[in-house]
Amino acid sequence: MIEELRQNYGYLFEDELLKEIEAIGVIKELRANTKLIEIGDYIKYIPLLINGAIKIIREDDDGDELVLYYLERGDTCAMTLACCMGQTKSEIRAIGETDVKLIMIPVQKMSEWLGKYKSWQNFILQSYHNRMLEMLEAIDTIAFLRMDDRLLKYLRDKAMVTHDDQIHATHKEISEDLHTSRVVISRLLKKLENEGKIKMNRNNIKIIDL
Amino acid sequence: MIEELRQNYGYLFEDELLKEIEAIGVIKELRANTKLIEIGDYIKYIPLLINGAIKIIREDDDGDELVLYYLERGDTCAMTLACCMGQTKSEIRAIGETDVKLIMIPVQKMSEWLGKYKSWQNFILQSYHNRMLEMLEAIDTIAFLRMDDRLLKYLRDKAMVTHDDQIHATHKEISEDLHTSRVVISRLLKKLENEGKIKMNRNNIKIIDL
DNA sequence: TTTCTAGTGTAACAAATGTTACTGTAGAAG
DNA sequence: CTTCTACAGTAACATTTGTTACACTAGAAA
Repeated sequence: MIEELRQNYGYLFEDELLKEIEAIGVIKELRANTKLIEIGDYIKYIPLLINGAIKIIREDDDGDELVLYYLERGDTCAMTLACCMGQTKSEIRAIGETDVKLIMIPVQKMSEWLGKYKSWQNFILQSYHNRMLEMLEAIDTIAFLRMDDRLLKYLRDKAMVTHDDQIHATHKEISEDLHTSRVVISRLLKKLENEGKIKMNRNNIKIIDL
Repeated sequence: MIEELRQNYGYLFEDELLKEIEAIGVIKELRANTKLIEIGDYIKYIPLLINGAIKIIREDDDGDELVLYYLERGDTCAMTLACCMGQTKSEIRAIGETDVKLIMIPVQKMSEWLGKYKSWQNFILQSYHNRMLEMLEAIDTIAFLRMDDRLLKYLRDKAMVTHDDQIHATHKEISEDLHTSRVVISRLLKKLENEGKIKMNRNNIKIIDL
């Protein structure tokens, strides 16, 4: 795992810390659309992303969902950090958007390293900061944008993290991620197609205007 | 300032840290409805709340606003932490909801103390965690609730942080905090009054059903 | 091939929210 | 006192979003 680790985190962490991670961390592979964390889970490992993208989802009491943001390589999950800090349950669901490769670090190491490695401390604080900004962006999106713009942003974000301008998803799936109904998505997608911003096929949407 | 400091943070911080705070921190008083932080500000001080409540507001490019959450005594502003970490500008506006008393800590101390005091480290991480949860709650509110429930929640939250079941605000002000129009708020308030949940007078709303 | 199912298109309608316009009124200012 | 202004009430209408119902189609399954 040493090359992958150094490739993604080498510029962040000092040598000693990299060695510790290498010694203690466990590589985990996650297939696209499989669950990494469920709401209510207790967290035992902190994930460091090496490859792929993870979708972070919030759910309300009625089971209605909403995608908050994506994690990519070099990211970790601030929610997870928060949870293992406070010994609380996960407030979010994490699902592989693509196939994902990650290094799992046992939570005890988290606070141990905080005192021991300045670079780890910076990384953790920076992660919180980044996640905070993503949450703000999520709030901006749902508070200030209408559904057509939210949809377009969703498609672009998805294209970004999958490195593919073809979106492979049904209207139903999209509607669940955006917390609206299938009919609304079909309607707005058709509108976007008429505006020349996308091109549709069954189970496939191509973004023209990336 | 020593009593106020110990009263609010004594159980959190070790003695040495308390003494440092006392030596370095500056007491600041802020009148209700005055600005502490503006969007785009560079942050030089970290605020520790002693008394009162601060309203945290997000704004989009068109100047449309949205209240995210309130800070109360014992809280600090995680956005501020984030900003001084990354030397970036403030993403939010902070306004006194009530008269506020706070201790201002120069940002250099922030990272110095992180290495020096375990209790400070915990406090900072815990603050991030708490703010993260408040952001999640904000997202739940705007994503999953309709305006009437959002309004009721807004009134209750406001009553909570001001310790007053009488809300002194115009419909216009409320509509700006919730990012909607005055007419909508008037309409929904009237509905809430008819349902017996509030009692209205000019510039004054009394919550019956707290 | 035929049958079945998931995915999509679309109309018609309902509900929630936003907008405009106009009214009346309390309280400040003169 | 009268005048002015900010605040609130409400109607009428527009827009956005949500819901129900049904038709059509591609591709899998039999």
